[in-house]
Amino acid sequence: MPRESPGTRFGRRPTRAADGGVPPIMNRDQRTSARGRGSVAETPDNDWVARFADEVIEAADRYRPGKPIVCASGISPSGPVHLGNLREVLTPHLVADEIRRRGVPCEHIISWDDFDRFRRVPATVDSSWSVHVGKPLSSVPAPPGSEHANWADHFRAPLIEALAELGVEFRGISQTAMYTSGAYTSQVLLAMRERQRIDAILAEYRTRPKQAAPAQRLSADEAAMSALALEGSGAADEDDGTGIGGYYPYKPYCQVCDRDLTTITGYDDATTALTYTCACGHSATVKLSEYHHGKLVWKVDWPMRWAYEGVAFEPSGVDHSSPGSSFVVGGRLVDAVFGGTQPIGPMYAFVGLQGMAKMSSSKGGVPTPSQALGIMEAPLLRWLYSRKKPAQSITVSFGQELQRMYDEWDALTSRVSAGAAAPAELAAYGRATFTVSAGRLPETPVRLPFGTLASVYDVTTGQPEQLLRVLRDVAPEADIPSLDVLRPRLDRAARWVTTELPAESRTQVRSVPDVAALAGLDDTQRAAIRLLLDGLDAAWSLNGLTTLVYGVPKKLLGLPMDVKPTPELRAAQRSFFVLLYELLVGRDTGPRLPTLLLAIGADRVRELLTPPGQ
RNA sequence: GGGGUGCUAGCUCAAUGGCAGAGCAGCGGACUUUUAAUCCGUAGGUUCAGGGUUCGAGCCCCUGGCGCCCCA
Repeated sequence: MPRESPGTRFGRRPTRAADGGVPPIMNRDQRTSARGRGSVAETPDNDWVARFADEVIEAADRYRPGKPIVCASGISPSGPVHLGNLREVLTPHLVADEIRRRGVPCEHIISWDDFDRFRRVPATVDSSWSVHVGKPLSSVPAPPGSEHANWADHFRAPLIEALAELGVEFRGISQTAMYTSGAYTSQVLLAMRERQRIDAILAEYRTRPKQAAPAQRLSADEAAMSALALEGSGAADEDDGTGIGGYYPYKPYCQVCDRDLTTITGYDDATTALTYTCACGHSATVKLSEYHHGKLVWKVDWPMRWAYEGVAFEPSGVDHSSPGSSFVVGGRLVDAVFGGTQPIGPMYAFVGLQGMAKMSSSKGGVPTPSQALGIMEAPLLRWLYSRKKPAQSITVSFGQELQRMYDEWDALTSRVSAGAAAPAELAAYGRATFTVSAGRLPETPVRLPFGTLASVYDVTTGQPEQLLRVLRDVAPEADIPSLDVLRPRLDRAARWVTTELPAESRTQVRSVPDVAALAGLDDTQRAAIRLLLDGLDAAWSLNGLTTLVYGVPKKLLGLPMDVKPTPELRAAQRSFFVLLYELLVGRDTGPRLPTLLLAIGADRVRELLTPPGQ
């Protein structure tokens, strides 16, 4: 690692990514021996992830000794899986990774809730899709234009891709596959047999009469907000099985219309004969032991799966923190009905975007992990999640703050390399850059500051030869044989500039000279520009141009080139710069002039700065 | 109405009951340089309020205030 190389003219000195090796998180022995004098400073792995791993290992040891530990996520692919949902995946991922890091077998499963009902048609999709409301998500056609087989696939596929890039190892479990294959049949029958006990437990948390419409008194907006919030965390809305003909924790999809607008009118425990009627008019009696086209209601489904998979750790959104939530009720049911144990399940706070309080898939353009990875390197995105305890909210910025995020990240990397990082930082960094199963995540070999890349990309309008030339000039001590060593960060910066940076923040080099302004220049200004243009070729380097642009006003004032700046000189320099910015980019400020000039190119600079008739 | 969660420097946030800390912004300085670069230095605090437990409380308990979230 280069240590104290001199700073560059433009941008901080580039850093090379650390090469492979042991992740910078101490093992448990080191940690234990490092305690002393109550010092927090020497317990690097005692971050929130490690603490959960401690708890989970201990609990799993008690309840399922000898079996691999299971950490779980549940994702409902009912719409874009956004950065809030990503927490549902990354939280167990980080804990599972820590457990593996300690050599304890551990599996991270993601339950794809693709057998859930299709609730509503988003505004972005043709309203004709409303005929599918009530069907399993895996039976609904994908939105128009999609290459995917069905609705669930369409939203699941990009997430799977993003998770691969993020180094998240998991086993996906399609609930459609599980239910329709009959894998849960004995659990379904058990729940039906125990329906009265289940109903009684649910009733403890029901404060309203059974038939009360939950959203009755809310305004339309409130009702919509509430429904969307629930959907966002894959949560617990859904009716809990309460019906007119008695309580059943199971809901069949109709054989004819494929929707769940069904009502169970009779069930016989001995024969498992189940009779239902559907809103479509169909009515049938099926043998539940052989009928695999239906599912347990959510509040029963979830604890069933805890028991089935032996889940030891599964977080959930804060919407589960209330008394009657499915997490709380599930904890009762898993024990009372399914003979399992409730996993350790921290509530995680919402992920916010800039001013937005929280994300929901409702509003169009809620960023997904794929979109975030378009502008953030994978370790950086992981870091945003690893450095915050689940209860702390996360704010992801797609705006100017992103540059700062990158700068912080680079500064952290330098501190880690120098051995100067604080313990919590070190842990968050290690978890962001390395996983047991994926190893060290790919990093950009030569890291130039994100802001530098963005700004150079902006002024060169992304032309590869120009980019390479300018970036070499800008960071002469960095070895840049080709643009490839600057990737993937360069591509992230490019995408950020083109998709996120508002037009008024971009630098737009004038396409034609500002003739009127050029004609109106006074003699001093003309002389200054003359001096600049005359010296241009000889000074064509970052250093040379720097001396030149600062030197022109000195010359005009009759000062020697090595003069210490006086207030008068500074004012002259400043107004000279403003003049150049106006003529080159039509604003009074911009990227540092030497960089800007290099980016524009000498010929074009002459064209833009030469008064008419000269 | 019930529950959850948060309130710490101007801002964003750290701190496992043990000397309240970073980053950014600010201020001062350096680099032939007042830009959207970098480096060094520096200041900045009644930890929302009040009470309690403790040798010791930002942290634990109680009461209250304000914000956000969820449930009803």
